[in-house]
Amino acid sequence: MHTDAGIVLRALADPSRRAIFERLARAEAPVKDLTAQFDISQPAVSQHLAALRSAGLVSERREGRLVYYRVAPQGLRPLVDWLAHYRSFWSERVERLDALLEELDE
Amino acid sequence: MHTDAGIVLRALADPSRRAIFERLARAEAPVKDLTAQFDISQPAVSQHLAALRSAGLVSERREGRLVYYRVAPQGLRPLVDWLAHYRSFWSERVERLDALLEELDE
DNA sequence: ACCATGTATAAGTGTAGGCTTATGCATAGT
DNA sequence: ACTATGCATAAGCCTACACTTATACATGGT
Repeated sequence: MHTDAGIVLRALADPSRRAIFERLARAEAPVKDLTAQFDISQPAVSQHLAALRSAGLVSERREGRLVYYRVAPQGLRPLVDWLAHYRSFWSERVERLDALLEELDE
Repeated sequence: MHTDAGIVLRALADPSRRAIFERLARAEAPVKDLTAQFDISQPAVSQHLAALRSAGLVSERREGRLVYYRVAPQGLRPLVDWLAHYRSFWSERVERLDALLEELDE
């Protein structure tokens, strides 16, 4: 099937981690920039990045002493797939709603 | 926006809660059925349902002593909207989900 | 070689939250 | 009226985890 959406959900559930992810979605950044931007310590940032990384949501690129992180767009796939799994359910609801509206027309 | 994506993400991050949500997505059910199905106590189920409810993900319907819960599909909208922000990564799939949810609103 | 800078990991702490049992409150059945 | 059933809340426990400080490891600059 598909990889577990739970891992992605759990990674994005934390506000700090989600904020970092959203920040990286705008542009890649080294850890020091993130540390300067958010009001948590550098180790906290690194720990969040490690969590995002093991969830497949970010990737890293080393350049000298700096480690640039950027979002890994395909990391959101399990979540989107999980949501798409309810497509049939939604369609059912829509169809039932359509049926109800047809009944009201008569 | 009534609820933001963080509340929805947090509600769905817990495995038990997500399992209950997925179970309710197949069909509505009273609390006693959920309690029988999952290996946690009845209060635990009620607490998860309360969390899902305050996240806008389920609604309840009372019938005698039974309280039937069912998913509130529009509760997923904040999450879909949040994902829609990454439309550049996910254009085709997210837009389909978006279109479905807009249908539901009408 | 030395020191500063950038990052990751280790170790410890405090708190949020998911679980339990106990209890109270409706409703249904007899 | 009494009892049983279904559910929600209260209170307490306990684990997970998001933080901290301390430290180790690279790399760059002088």
